[in-house]
Amino acid sequence: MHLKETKELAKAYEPHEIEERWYKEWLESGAFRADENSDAPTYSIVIPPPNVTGSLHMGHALNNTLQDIMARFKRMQGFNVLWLPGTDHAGIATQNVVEKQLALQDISREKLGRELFVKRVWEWKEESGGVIVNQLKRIGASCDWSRERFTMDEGLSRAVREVFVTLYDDGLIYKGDYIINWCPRCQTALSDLEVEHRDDKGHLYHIRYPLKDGSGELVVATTRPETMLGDTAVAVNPEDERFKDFIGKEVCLPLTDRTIPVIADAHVDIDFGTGALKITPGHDFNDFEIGRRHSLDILSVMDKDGRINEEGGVYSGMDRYDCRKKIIEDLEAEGLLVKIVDHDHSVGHCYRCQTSIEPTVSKQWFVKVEPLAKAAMEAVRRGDTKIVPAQWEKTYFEWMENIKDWCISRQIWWGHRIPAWTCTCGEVIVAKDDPDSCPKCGGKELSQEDDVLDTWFSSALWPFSTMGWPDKTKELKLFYPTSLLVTGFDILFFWVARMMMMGLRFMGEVPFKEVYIHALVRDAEGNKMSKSRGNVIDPLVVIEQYGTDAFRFTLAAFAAQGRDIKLSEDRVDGYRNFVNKIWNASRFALMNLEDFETGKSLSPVEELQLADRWILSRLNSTVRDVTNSLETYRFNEAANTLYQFVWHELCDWYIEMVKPVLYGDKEDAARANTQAVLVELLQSTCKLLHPFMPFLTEELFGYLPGTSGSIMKSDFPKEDPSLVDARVDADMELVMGVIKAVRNIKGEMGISPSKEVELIYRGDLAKNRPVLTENARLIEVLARLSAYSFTDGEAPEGAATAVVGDLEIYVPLKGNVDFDEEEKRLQKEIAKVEKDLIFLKKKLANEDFMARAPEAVVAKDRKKAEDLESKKTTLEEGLERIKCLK
RNA sequence: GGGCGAAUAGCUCAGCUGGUAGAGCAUCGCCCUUACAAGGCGAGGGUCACAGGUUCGAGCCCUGUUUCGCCCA
Repeated sequence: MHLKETKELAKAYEPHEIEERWYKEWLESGAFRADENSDAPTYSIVIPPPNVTGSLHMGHALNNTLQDIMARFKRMQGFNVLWLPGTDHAGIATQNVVEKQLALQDISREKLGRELFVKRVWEWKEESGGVIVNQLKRIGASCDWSRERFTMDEGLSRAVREVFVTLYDDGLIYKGDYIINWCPRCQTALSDLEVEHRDDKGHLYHIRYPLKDGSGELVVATTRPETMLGDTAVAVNPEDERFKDFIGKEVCLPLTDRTIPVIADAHVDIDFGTGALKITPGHDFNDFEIGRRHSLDILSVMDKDGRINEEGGVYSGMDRYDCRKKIIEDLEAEGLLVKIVDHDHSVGHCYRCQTSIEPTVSKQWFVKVEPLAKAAMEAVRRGDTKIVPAQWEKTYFEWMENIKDWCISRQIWWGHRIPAWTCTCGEVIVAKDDPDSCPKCGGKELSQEDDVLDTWFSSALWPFSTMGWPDKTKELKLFYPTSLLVTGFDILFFWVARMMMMGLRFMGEVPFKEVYIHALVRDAEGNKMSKSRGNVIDPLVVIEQYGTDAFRFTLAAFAAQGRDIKLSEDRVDGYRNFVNKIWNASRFALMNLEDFETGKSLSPVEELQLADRWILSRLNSTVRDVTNSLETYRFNEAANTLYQFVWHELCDWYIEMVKPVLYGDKEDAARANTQAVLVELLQSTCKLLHPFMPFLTEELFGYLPGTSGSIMKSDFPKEDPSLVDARVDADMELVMGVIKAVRNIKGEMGISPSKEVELIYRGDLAKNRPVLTENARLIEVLARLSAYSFTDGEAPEGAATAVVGDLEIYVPLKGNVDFDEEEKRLQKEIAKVEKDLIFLKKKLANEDFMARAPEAVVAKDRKKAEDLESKKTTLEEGLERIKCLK
């Protein structure tokens, strides 16, 4: 319910009750719902689905605030907006959470068995999953919750199978033995992207490998001595003179009874280590490649826990790091360890649990991405999808060009199980529907693949799977391709690139026309927020303390393209004040609108007072600027434009200027007009602010005369160029200039602001007099004058002097004279003018400048110099007069 | 090692097509003026990292250097 009957607003804005009330109201009225039967132009966004295990962090808050700003903005512009929300099943993360819970009861997932375990995960999901959804509601997200999706939903699972089978049939999905990233803790393969490389302090171990024929030895350098158990060669560079004679010979692999060949491969860096590289194709990516080139045996010496397996002989059963220690001891004992040097090297870690990755060879499923990547690059090159800011396009291309096949199988249970079955006859069946029997032999004993798919595989389909694909739905027809994707750069490869590939392959069209990549939110010192650092600012705590609108506005005001956000609570506090300022400006207006008649129309613009015309002009400039900024995702610009307009133009000037009018005669026509302008201003301002501050503006909108219904259903203001009036702006500049000059004189000279002074105008009166007279009352009040007059004679004696454009103003100082102060003030002022003047004169004296700079620039500078010259003269004369009086 | 980005007031940052540098916070004065002290008015504060270059003119364009951050290998 609106509270129009209540005459007075509370003295300060209290967000909590208002936020709760309005979100509920919006949900109940279906204000967020996209209409699949509307013929209005559409605008669609799919949410980057947060992990179902997740809770809202600053990244989410920023990401969703920006999406909400666009969704609300476009909705008000009349678009049929779909903002489709949902969550991601987050395979490994979710499985970890539930496994941990089970561990408390001393139950392992193996003990429970696959079926029961998956059931438990679903139960967990129903109970505690999706906390984040409610948190999104707290930040005001206007998602169409009636269309909420989950990557493991039946429909989305169907899409996953459809895509898998199609790609398999096309030869773009294959299974094979390759080296992959293995996490010994999560016990699954990971894609390259899921591995985080960090420089760890380690050592370079120099180890002797004696030649079999006893003619010498090769010293190899390695950071991982334990992998020597799986060595199947030693490689040297064919160009390396030192080792020419070794190539083709055999060396004895220490601590084992094996001998391995010395091979030549150009990959070996002559200058690194000893120039001899031990080759372990089973546990190193580069070695795997070298091994393939030379048809070396692949020896896996570790099991899935990261322990040495039976291939490791006496070391079998040892943890890989314990084994490293033991091997060093043993080598030392045998005199085969030459030396150990400190060495930093890059180590891969599991992005989920931070365990060191063990490269391992195993049978996995892969997507052959090259052809898909090509199409995805083409689409961006053509401009079908535009990445904003454009610099990210480079990163996108860089990655796409160097892309490797995508390992999509995961050895976990929570996820989309790979739709492949093996018959006892050996036949592999890949099918959308679970097969009953083998098409080859008719056998009924089919076993389904144990592995599930990488979560990102299903996320890659998100823009169309959520809209009902593979069915041909109304939603797809209306809302695909989506208009915009808003996301952080950290998932540009994981997600954006893969959606591009899948969207193009299965929909024949890009999944989104524009991608806006926003920055990371950091702490006030610029550090990444992390639990281990303990510098995490919880968005919900901020919301609790300052209100959602203040928080959202802060995020928007900071969201400059291409720069990270350093968030400090001070800033939120500042914008909380802004929220309160708007509240109070409205409070003021409402207090002066009791007798306002909504039906009455505004007088023609030309008949309005200067202040009214000026603020309307400024409003329309603001409308234009904010609209442009939002259209180009310059959120900070839009926010700052609004801040500047509302606080410094509307509040500091306009409201102060109209006070005399509003407090004046109730029958005055000017008063009625001002009331009408004020109403128009507040309505438009609320609308402009609504995408940023949904709650405050909705609440205020309800109080304003002449409004009905939700602000969400109102029209976003459109610029009326006829109201943007340079003449009006200039006149107001003069008026404001005079007021500022008087205030400055008072301030600098220690005259109390409330002390009324006399003002004398001199200078170009023909031009300025009408404006000054017309707005005399206004100037009197805001500058606190006792009287004003004009003179075209001599400058008044004993008066402080200031220059506003081509107008001179004088404030007589009798009574509270302080000629010393005035002298200082004038000297300061003259110094400033002189500095500028010297600069300009030098420029104008420069022949090259005069000859080559454009006419307009020269003319502008010349005019500037003239103005400064006359200003200087006036000020100097003033100074002389003051000096005489002393 | 390859790529990307940043360096502007004490702090945090704007500054889009090159035309004498802006905001917020902080600082220093003065004001409890009936919307707001979560407020108002006024003031101070910058060799735009450094060195070259292009240009009549560079915070902005080019080259190099330094420092910091991120991504990839």
